[in-house]
Amino acid sequence: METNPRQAKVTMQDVANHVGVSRTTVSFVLNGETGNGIPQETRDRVHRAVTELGYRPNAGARALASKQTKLYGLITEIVIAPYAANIVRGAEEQAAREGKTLLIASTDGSIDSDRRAIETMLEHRVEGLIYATSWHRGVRLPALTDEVPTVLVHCFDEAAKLHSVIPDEAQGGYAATMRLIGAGHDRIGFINLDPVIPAAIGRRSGYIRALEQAGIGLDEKLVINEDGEADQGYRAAAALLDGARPPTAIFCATDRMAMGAYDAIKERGFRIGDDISVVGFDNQEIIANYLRPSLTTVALPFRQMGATGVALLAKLAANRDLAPLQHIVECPLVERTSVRLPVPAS
Amino acid sequence: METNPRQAKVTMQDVANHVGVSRTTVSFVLNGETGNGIPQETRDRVHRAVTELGYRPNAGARALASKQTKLYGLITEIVIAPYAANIVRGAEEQAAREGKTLLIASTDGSIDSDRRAIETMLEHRVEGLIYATSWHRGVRLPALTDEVPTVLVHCFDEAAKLHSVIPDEAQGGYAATMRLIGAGHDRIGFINLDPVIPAAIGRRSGYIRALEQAGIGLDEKLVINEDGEADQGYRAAAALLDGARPPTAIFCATDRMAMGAYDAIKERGFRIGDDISVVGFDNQEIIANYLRPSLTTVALPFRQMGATGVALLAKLAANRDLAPLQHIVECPLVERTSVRLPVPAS
DNA sequence: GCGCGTTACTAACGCGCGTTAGTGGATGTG
DNA sequence: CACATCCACTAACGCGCGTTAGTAACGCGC
Repeated sequence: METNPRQAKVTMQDVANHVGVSRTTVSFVLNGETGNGIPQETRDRVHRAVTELGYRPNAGARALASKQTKLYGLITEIVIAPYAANIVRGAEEQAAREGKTLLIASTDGSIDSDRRAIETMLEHRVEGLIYATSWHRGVRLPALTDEVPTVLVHCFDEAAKLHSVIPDEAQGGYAATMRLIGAGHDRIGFINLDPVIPAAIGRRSGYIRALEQAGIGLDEKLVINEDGEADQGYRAAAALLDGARPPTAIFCATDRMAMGAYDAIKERGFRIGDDISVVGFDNQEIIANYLRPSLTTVALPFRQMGATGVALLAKLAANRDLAPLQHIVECPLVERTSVRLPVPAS
Repeated sequence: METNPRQAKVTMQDVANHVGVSRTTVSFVLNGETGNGIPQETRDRVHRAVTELGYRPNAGARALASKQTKLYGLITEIVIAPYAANIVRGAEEQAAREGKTLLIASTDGSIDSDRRAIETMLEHRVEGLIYATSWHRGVRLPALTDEVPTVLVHCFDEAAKLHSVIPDEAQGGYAATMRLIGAGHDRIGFINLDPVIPAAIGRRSGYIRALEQAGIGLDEKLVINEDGEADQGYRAAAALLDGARPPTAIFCATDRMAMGAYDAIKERGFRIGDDISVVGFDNQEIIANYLRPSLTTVALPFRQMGATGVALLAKLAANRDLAPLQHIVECPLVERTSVRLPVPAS
């Protein structure tokens, strides 16, 4: 359809001339809600001229005149932990639904980098800002952000002034543990993260709540804190299995640690999902799917969080004085094959 | 510093009033190359007013007046294969160096999605367009793209009209194979991808060239084509190891297949990097780093390709009639611990 | 013939900024 | 003292568009 060779920037005026009406009329046809008294025939002629000339509205000019850019800014560390990319996906989908465009920038997380990114966004007059991190933690943003509605995703404001969307770590830990209990386990090892970070705190509380609910006493010897990497999972699992009363199931707070745990379990001649059950956390497809056997794990709801963040922005724009809230999103259990079926009754 | 409570959009005129000069003067100070006859004292007063009022130039208005947006568009399937996110990083870094901002959009790869993304970019009057894919292949873009300089990254134009930046698969395959030969291996299994895709073709030709150069005959029984997933790597490795004259080293065309191969090797009681060497391809950190032992592999130079793509855009803008070229970027070998040291001499 | 309501448009302003063509005063030159 | 330079600025235009206020033509009832 478009027959516009190169760079000949067609303007609205060109369209108007081509049709033989005024620019205003063209503008009405293109944006108007059929409200203005323009007959269908004129509308058609305008539309025909638009495709014929390859006219494309100039977003900048339009923003200038209408005083709204329909732009949301998304700043993220995606580049460091690419697996959080689904935040971007969810955000884009929701933005598209609302007729907005996403302006994406990445940051390395440093204050300078954050500031530069935010500055760029503000120069482009975004109508809202989303700041997303690759791991759940507290952040403190440059004060620039009070110029525009802002939502934090997968992190929260240490000053508690900004809205945030975070995963329900406790419910995730609970779901993982319950899955193991449901399969008949009552000695469940837990390889957790550094106990001071939000993910570790939440997952642990879920673990404990599940045990309590099932009437199983908490045995601190079954809980080991590590930093999330595979070899630490290996070490911790080895320690658990070689201990006095080894567990029959292990809940790992990251899929990477589960990956290491797999090796320790296999080395000792146990079969995973049979002799010993494993549940991970994060649902890093690339690991969980391809581990042998595939890993039952808890997903961080990135896509959903991204979408929720954008949706929240719209609400904030409508009501800027909404008190800062923490929006909590459920972490679903993703069933694969590393947990044995319920025992038939012993 | 900024003391701008909320949404009070400060314009250049406000700054001018505050200083007691005309808006033109402010504009000169802010953009001028010290060329105009404005004394340092006035400049200082303007700058002071700028920070005092929290003035921030309006990118849209500036673009409208200056007729350049300083915007590059980047369209990618990042969301599907997040590990290619380094393309974004490289592109952003290069864009920053050139004083440009990246407008990023993701696509699901469908024509419709591509078209929408490109359309959005063009409405924002990007000065160049980068289209990046998560796996090396031929693509065909909507014809819209001749309105603006366009570069393909990690893919190439089936119509051969567009510039592209692609990895040197053959050199990567050669490097991997040479590494194994250098460690003393002369029976080297090769688990390749679907033989019709560019990655498979290139890596195979590199494999063969290395063998030839070392005077090792090609044994087609040692080459197996699979689809890249872990369990296929497992199956293929098992077949190789259980064959009549098993290899002592395996070159896997993806790290995921190497992951599966690890299991097959371990199951048979071999020690990786000792009895049997393995080299992967892709350098998916999350796998290569955490596999036990860590995986020596060939990296796809995403970051570099992203940067090269942006740099190319600048050249294209200066000279639109550059004949379409394929820019080939080297794939470096990333040394880890899955290849044994050279044998001391038998 | 007059007043009035529709219908189908258009003139003109302003969004925030870059930029060109000046302007008015101070300084130097013969 | 007339004249040319500089110096330090400013008025005014236009970028592409949304939008408000208006206009001109027509039909209709009385």
